[in-house]
Amino acid sequence: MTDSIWTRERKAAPARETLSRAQIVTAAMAILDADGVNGLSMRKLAAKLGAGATSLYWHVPTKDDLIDLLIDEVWGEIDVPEPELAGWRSGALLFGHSLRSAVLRHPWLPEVMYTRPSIGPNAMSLGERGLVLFGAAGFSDHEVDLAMGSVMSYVLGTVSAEVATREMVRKSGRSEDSWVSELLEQAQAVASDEYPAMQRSVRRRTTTDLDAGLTENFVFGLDALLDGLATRVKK
Amino acid sequence: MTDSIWTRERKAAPARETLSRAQIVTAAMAILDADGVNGLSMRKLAAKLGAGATSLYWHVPTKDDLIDLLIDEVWGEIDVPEPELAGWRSGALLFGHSLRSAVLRHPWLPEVMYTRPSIGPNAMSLGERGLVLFGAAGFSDHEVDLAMGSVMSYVLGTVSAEVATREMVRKSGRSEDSWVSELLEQAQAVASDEYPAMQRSVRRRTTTDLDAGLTENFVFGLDALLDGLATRVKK
DNA sequence: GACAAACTCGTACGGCGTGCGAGTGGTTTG
DNA sequence: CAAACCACTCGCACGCCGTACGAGTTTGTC
Repeated sequence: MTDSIWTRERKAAPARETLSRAQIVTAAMAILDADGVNGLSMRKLAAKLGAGATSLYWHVPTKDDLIDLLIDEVWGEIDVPEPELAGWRSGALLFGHSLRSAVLRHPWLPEVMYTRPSIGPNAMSLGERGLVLFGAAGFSDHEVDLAMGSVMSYVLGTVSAEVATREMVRKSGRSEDSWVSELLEQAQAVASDEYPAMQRSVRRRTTTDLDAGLTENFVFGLDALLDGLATRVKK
Repeated sequence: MTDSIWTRERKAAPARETLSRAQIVTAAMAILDADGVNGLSMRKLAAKLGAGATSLYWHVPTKDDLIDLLIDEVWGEIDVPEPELAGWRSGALLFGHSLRSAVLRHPWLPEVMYTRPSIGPNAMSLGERGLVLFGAAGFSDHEVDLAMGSVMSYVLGTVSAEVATREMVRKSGRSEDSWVSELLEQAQAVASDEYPAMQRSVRRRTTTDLDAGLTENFVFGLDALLDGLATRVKK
């Protein structure tokens, strides 16, 4: 009995210079970070690699699958401290900040991450390390999942909004300071009579430091959430 | 001096049956809810209204602007209780649930809401009522914004993930129960050795009731966050 | 009856994702 | 050395998309 298609091992050879999935992912990441999701097209990506547009399809089934790879790439950038090093509370804080800065580095993430499952290797490893961290806090078995999910959701929700704000500034072409102060003026005008609480909120704002405001925002809620979670660890 | 183009008031007449922005918005909402963002095209929308595709452009500048209108429409569906009726804490809880169910009714929202500013009338009114609610809690002036932002971010983040999950179930065509149990099996297989914490997490899951799980998830984190916020109200 | 405003819409342009099938350079096999 | 095979590339074409443009139609005012 000769070996069939199934038992025969596949060999044969890519010695000539060739596209690779890793190359494609790297180039696509650069385009995505610079131009956003709408700025990434298979033709443009291929051009950047000096290849024909449809050549990519040998390495990657569809554009959506490519984006899945890119998302998992981002998950791979996130630190989750081991609990024995920092303790749970500050570990979770570090995790949150790491997640935030990864998203800020890849501002296209929010508009795509919720449209597909995250089951890539980096997503799995992230989940694993997260569970270990929150497990060390002393949550009941059941609440470990819930606690970690809450923190991830809070961070991703907050940072998604933050990214949207920063993207608006970028598109406006102005400096952050001048953008903020113009926004405040406009809000003041619109809010004047109909929305008194918003007007008060605008008026009480004193600084135009966008960065500091967004960070304070992020930290405030994360701290509050972690406080709330801390009361739930089993004694 | 005769009145110029500028001072002359615009009259003249739409007596014939005519498209209207409200009509367009309604039809677009139906398509969006049913088929998602990718399912909405100007041609399809026009067909549904029995009109030519480019007729829409007289009423709406671009597709993106149309989507802005639809987003604001959703913001208009959200209840924010007045604080004297329910008190701050349960008011915030109600607000969170109302926001969640609005998003679940319009599952396309997460993929678009963060790509643009929300300054429509309903968004403004939502913000106003939110500030009133949180203002009644006794937060310092400065923290009212932060607290409300945290809750919105948490809810939107959580619900975005929830929508993604539900969408996967819908696309799979299976029942929720069978989808969940298959997911658990697969996770078990993948997680086996490399990801022990995830495996434990999977194993300890007993029910396949998706709805209950997602709701528990949502409530757990919201409760924790509100607990944390409650400690921050000024005495 | 002249004119303008309020609307409708067919045509067309440039872009998109990607299926298909022909082509090409390397390795393995006889 | 030739033939077979494989890994890979890519031009072409299809059907979709958003929307600019300009000509057309209806309606109301003088």
